[in-house]
Amino acid sequence: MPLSQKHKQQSRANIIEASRILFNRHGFAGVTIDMVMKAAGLTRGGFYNHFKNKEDLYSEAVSSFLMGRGLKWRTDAGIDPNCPGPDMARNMLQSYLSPQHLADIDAQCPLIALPSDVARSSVKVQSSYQELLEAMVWLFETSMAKHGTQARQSALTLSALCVGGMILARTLPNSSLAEEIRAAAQISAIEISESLAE
Amino acid sequence: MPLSQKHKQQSRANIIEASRILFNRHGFAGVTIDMVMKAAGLTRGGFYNHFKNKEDLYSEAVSSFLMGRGLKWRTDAGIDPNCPGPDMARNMLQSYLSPQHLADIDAQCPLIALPSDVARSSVKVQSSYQELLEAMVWLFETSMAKHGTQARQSALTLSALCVGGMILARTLPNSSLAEEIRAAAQISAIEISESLAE
DNA sequence: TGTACATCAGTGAACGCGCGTTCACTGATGTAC
DNA sequence: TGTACATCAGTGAACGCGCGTTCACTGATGTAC
Repeated sequence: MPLSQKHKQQSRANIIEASRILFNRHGFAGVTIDMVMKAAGLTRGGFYNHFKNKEDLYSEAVSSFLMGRGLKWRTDAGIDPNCPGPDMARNMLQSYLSPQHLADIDAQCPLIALPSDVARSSVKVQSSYQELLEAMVWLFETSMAKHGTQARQSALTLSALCVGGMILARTLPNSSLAEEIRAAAQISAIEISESLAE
Repeated sequence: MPLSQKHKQQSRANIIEASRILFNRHGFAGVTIDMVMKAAGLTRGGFYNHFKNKEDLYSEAVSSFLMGRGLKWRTDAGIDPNCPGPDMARNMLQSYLSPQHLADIDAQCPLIALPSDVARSSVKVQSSYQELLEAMVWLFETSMAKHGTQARQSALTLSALCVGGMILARTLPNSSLAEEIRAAAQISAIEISESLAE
């Protein structure tokens, strides 16, 4: 085998991570293959050794968040699915709806950064997006004291509130309304979460 | 004056309405000037008699919703800002978070259809988007029995929940999770709204 | 009233640029013997 | 161990297409006299 298989995998991972950041910042149409490859320290042509096309990469970039940058977020926020409980939901809401998460566009959850693009993309991309959403709902759901329909309903509501609040805040940068809606969503989400813990 | 001023205004309105529908369906990058002008019954070149550029039109299209298709929604849903009250909030939530609104992509609220695009667009476009959001928050706020900080906070939360639930549902077409999250957001929003009416 | 003229909304060909994708080539590395 | 060879990740020029924008032109309508 020429060069090492490991080397190729490393290149692939570099491309995905570079593109994840760029897609977060500029959206699907705003990112070119050139930009991605340059950010990954490579040149244009090699792209197609790794991916079928641009949309294929997009799907990988969305998927990669769950076990990549997103895992770091969860760890930093003290979220451990092995020790579920009311504290876990609270930590999630503190972190997800924080001003830091809003400001950190490179590391932001793709659920916030990419919805319009994904809605008009392929089924494969939508599946990657759905994976992330399912993980979020599941984390909320397992964190609740009681399980069942009510827990599921609340987990879905908290997810919609988290993503909705952050999307609106992100869409209106430099606006006081943005900060107002982020803060309101956070306060209400924590209230909802605590009313369920009792 | 050659031709009539009224005729030109009619053309302009046709272009804006045609583009609003197309942008809702395909997003900013997915719509071409050709598509818009064809849909308005005109040809490419005339576009620049009416608008500075594509982004200028985009801003107009977002703005137009409030007093155009959005006004029809509000009327159909029985929402009259001159008669505020708890029923008004309930009607808004029934209508905004309905399966019909989710399915009717052409007439859908741009807050749902366009957030990622707008976040990466000009300040002018963001202002148009903000106008819509402010109208929504204001409608919720005036519908509440008591006014003040608490009402504001709840209005912001309901807005985030409405938009967030619908965006997530729209992003995952043909998925049972989409319907689940829309329904959960609707039920929770109505609960929140009613708990405030007491 | 009728005629010559001015205006400008609309037309459609053309321009120019950027981007996704292709392709012939390179050269570093591992394998065969 | 050393040498010839095969592989294929990566290179960068080139292709082709589409789209935003420009521009010279048309022709319908209103105005001047």
